[in-house]
Amino acid sequence: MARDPDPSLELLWRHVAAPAETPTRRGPRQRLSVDAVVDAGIDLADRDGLAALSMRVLAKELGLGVMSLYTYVPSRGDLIVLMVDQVLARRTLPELPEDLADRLEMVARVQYDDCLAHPWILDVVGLRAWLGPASAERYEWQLGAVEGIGLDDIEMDQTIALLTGFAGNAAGSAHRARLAEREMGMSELEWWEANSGELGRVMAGRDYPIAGRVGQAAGEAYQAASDPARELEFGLARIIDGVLVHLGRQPRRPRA
Amino acid sequence: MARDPDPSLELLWRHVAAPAETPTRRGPRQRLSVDAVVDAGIDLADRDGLAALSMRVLAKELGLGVMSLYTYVPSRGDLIVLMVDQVLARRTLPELPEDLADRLEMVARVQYDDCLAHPWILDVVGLRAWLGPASAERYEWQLGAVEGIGLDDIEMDQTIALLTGFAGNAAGSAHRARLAEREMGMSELEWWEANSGELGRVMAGRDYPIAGRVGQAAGEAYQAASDPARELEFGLARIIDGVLVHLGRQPRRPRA
DNA sequence: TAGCGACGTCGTACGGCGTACGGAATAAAT
DNA sequence: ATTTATTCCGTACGCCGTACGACGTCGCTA
Repeated sequence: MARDPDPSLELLWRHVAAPAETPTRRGPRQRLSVDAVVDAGIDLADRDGLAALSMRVLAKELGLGVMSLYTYVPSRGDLIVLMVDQVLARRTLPELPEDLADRLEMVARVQYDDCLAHPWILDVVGLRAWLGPASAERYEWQLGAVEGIGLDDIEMDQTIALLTGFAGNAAGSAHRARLAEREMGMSELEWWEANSGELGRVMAGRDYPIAGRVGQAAGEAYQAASDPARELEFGLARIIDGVLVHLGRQPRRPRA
Repeated sequence: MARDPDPSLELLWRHVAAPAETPTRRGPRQRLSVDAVVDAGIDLADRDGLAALSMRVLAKELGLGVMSLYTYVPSRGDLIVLMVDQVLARRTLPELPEDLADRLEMVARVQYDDCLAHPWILDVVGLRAWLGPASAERYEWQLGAVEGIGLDDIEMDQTIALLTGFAGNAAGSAHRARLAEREMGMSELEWWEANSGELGRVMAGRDYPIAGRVGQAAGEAYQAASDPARELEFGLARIIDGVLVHLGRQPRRPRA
């Protein structure tokens, strides 16, 4: 019975249940802290993405031997879980507005901002990261935005999932657009130059009337680099209206 | 000027522009076909996930030497791109219904089904996979569902992105629930047994009133294993209503 | 105060990955 | 019959996460 508990649980909650722990430890003091390791991991992932976060480069970044990392963190996977909770913990959650639609909008915008600031979070969703203190607190905060408006418990959960899922998608889309723009100077443009002819040749005979027109419009709009943000506005407005209608309330309709 | 064209483009469109190619090739005939390799990759990824799709095991699966794979496919990344387009190509797209809401629903359900049948697709979105023939055809089909209803080009694109993005999220959620249930017999249940005490101890002092209640309700509902599907119904209804409202039409409201 | 034992540090090593390279076999073109 | 393009594939390189064990450093107990 009762096997060893998951070590990452204790690590996740290390800040809230810290006191009354074993007050003295024998060997040499740790040169760094778990937080320092996790923060360095976050910096690295922010800069170069999750794939570039290897134990070796992280150790070098910290001036540590590779295996020393494992005295702070049981594995790379656990480190990433800690990183997610740490990122969520950094944001002090704003107070929820009075108006319901404004509350829904705020939930989505907070999620969007966090996902855009740390796009690697999107590679990791659904990793039972909700067991950390910051995840729990945020989930509670999100549910507070839809509490007492006439939804049952399951609908509350699904509404939050709908909002945050959409915000994450929009952030991912914006992030990819940002990446593409950054590389546009060199490789992306060259790629088109080298392949547009081939693409036209290969698509000969086939035509995509609507996709061609829409793709061109979207391409022009996105090249202005300001429009992935409009994806957030558009989808968010539709979702909010849909929820309002579901509650029998008046949709927001006119915008600015 | 004009560097070598991307080889994966020719591979993606290999079926439509096949004739008039070099009619004879010198060396020994290939024992397999690109399609056989791609299909085997799809099977493998369906069974064990993208992470388990390594060139070595794929080669073993096909009775080939590892490096022989590279005569069919330039790299693992290109293989995955081909796999995505192949998966999309397998579905014959149904005819779109008359009613607008039904059309939107169908777009979402098709996306949901494909993503649930091949969950690894979700790890790959936004990989400029849309340059393949099946992706192009599907995009055209999706846009056809929102053509002529009063949206401008960019709104059309964003509506499709909203629908398919949500459907993908819902499919990922359902897939994770399915996985959890599959492992519930052994590891998941043991994990809770080993950690529930630790979790309670560590969360002492903190309480999450709404999250606790909702989490319990969701847990009970999801344990019935039939409810991740309701996430699709709920969010889809909200989005469709939101789009209808945006167009000045009457929302669907009552549902069966 | 001596020394035991726990703990932090880290070098080495193992099995896995994607794939660059080059050689042998094969079949069409000359 | 020779050349040439192509397939097949063994070997090898540089990555990856991490198991293991040696070694030094400290706190505790005797």
